[in-house]
Amino acid sequence: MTVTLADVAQACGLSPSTVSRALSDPGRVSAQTRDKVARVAREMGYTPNRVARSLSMGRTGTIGLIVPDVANPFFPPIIKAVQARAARKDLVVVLADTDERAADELDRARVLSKQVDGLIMVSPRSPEPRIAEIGRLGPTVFVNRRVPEHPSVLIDNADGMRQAVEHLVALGHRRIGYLAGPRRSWSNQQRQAAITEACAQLGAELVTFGPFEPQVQAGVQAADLLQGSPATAVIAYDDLIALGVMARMSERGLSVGRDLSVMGIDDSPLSGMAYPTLTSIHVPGAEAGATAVDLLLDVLDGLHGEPPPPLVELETYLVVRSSTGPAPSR
Amino acid sequence: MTVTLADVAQACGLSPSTVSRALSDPGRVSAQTRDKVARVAREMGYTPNRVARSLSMGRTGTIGLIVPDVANPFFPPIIKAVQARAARKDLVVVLADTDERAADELDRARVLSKQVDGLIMVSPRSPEPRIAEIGRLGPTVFVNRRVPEHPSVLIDNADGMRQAVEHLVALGHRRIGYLAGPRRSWSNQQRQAAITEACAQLGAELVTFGPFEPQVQAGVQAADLLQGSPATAVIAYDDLIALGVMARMSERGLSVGRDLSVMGIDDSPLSGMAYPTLTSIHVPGAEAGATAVDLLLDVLDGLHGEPPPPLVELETYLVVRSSTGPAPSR
DNA sequence: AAACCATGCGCAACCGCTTGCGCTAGCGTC
DNA sequence: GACGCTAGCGCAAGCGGTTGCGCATGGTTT
Repeated sequence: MTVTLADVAQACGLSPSTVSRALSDPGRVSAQTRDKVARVAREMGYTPNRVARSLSMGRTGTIGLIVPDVANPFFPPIIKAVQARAARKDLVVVLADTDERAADELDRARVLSKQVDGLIMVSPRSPEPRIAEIGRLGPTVFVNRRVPEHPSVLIDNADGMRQAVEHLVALGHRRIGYLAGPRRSWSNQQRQAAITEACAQLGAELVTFGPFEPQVQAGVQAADLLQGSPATAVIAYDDLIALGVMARMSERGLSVGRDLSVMGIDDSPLSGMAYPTLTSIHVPGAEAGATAVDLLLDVLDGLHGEPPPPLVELETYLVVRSSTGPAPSR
Repeated sequence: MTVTLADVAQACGLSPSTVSRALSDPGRVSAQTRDKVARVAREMGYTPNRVARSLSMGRTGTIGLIVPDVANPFFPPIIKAVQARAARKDLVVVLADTDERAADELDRARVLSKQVDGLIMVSPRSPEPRIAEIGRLGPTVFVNRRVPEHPSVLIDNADGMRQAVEHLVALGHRRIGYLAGPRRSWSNQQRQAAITEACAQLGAELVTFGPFEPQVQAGVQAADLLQGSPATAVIAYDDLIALGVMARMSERGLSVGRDLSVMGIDDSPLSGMAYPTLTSIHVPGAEAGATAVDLLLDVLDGLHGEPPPPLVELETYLVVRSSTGPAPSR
């Protein structure tokens, strides 16, 4: 049915080994042989069996990608980027979604690790020890989480956060709310810390709420919590929560951008679609994804000289839209 | 380094074949043997090498999933569902994103087909002949496209469309606009046809615009086209376009739901997040994904009796929110 | 007690490709 | 003309499982 290397070899009157070399390592055979093999292979419609190749080479040409929630708009750009970058390097990517269940991360990683060359863990929620265990499963790069001894691509939230607070303070806001994300989330910790520091430096008072799940519904809930608060502006852990807040405010007849300034984080495609458009802190998800692939490949290729695990930090910056405005003069 | 079947066998004083059977086909060995093997395997931390198994069994335990654009909110739910369903069946899924480039579909399918047991093609944009070729690559189920001789899960747009038009007509709209999607899109053709028929039956006049790419930006553009039109309500090919229209209208100071009624299709999570919330036609993406996996598995398991290729149609229905309202009395 | 059968396991081939090593033929060198 | 080297191939051993078939063993039949 399917034509194998041996078939081609026989048709050429050569040994399988020679055909194999002719196809993969052309330098090692004569020009004639190479051409002949190439021609015959094409004519016969030969396509190498990747599985067999994997078995004998110990490389699958596959990388695993594990994300918490494909439906969260922050991740698709990352997934897309990883996929695109991988495709160009002739790799395919197998995807797993943990549905935000930290407990599933290790399981999925275990399963995948046996059929991939390396793993990319995006925004993992697992506690430290579990993360370490995942790291031991095989070459792994972490995105959005700092893991000692492992290459990771991180988001430098500090800059964006500072810009955000500066922006709000400039608009006259003095009491700022932060709608925290999941407690286990590394980036939530980073963001909260950065924002706390920025507020302190810039003389704004910070009130935090939460934690909230990164979902619109949580934002709706948050909006109501905000009721009694003196905060005139809020920064949400992510765009989804921010959108929920906005939706709820509008529903209650309040004007976002006037009565309350709302800011998201991620600058997901949603930001521009909302009304009012959402001021947000841009997080370079796509770059992060592409970078992760590059790092992983570095590790895979240079399994030799173990350079110190690279750590790439990507910058964030503020994108001002219309959900933030001057503080209401009380 | 890594413990193999042979290692376990040796440790047990058994042959690899027996160990293999003990692990996979417990009925064929004695109870003691089975237990002993299980114990030793666990102690030694044995994990079967999926690649090796694939080679000898001819099954990879992997399915391929090809979508046009991960970043389009219509697809993530499908991806998620496929992934989840597959995971439960002990399958992993490899994902490819064609970036809406029809030409890439065949290429990606070719690559994937060699390392998966079957393929799921979601909303493929390729022309007929290419589609057929993809189908020949191996077991394939199509989602959102009818392909003769192949199992497919389709969206029955007619129902939802009719409900949509009924809704608008009931609100007093008599001139309805349709913002068409990509010409190559099978679902666009279906939708346009269904809506045309519904309008004819219900006595509304239909004006179509487009085609538009399924992106917010296209909706913005569409909104401007709508300017001179007599349409008092529009149905967009998908939520993204609808959102673009809404955003642009708001920007121009018009009130969506009063000055113009806007309706999307897909009922993506976005619909509820927008302001005003978007009336949309619910398309069961998640079910479609799960169903696709089931169909694929049917095909894979029962490669024997070739039953007629199953074709399942999923229903759509209207979800009324606040972007549609009474026709303005001119 | 002989013929018989089920049960439990091992042998060895095989899945399709890669690769270390050895062999041969043809060339240049002294 | 003998010797050594290199380029070009083939042999065969894996990679780590699965599986058809045959071989004992012990227990049932008659």
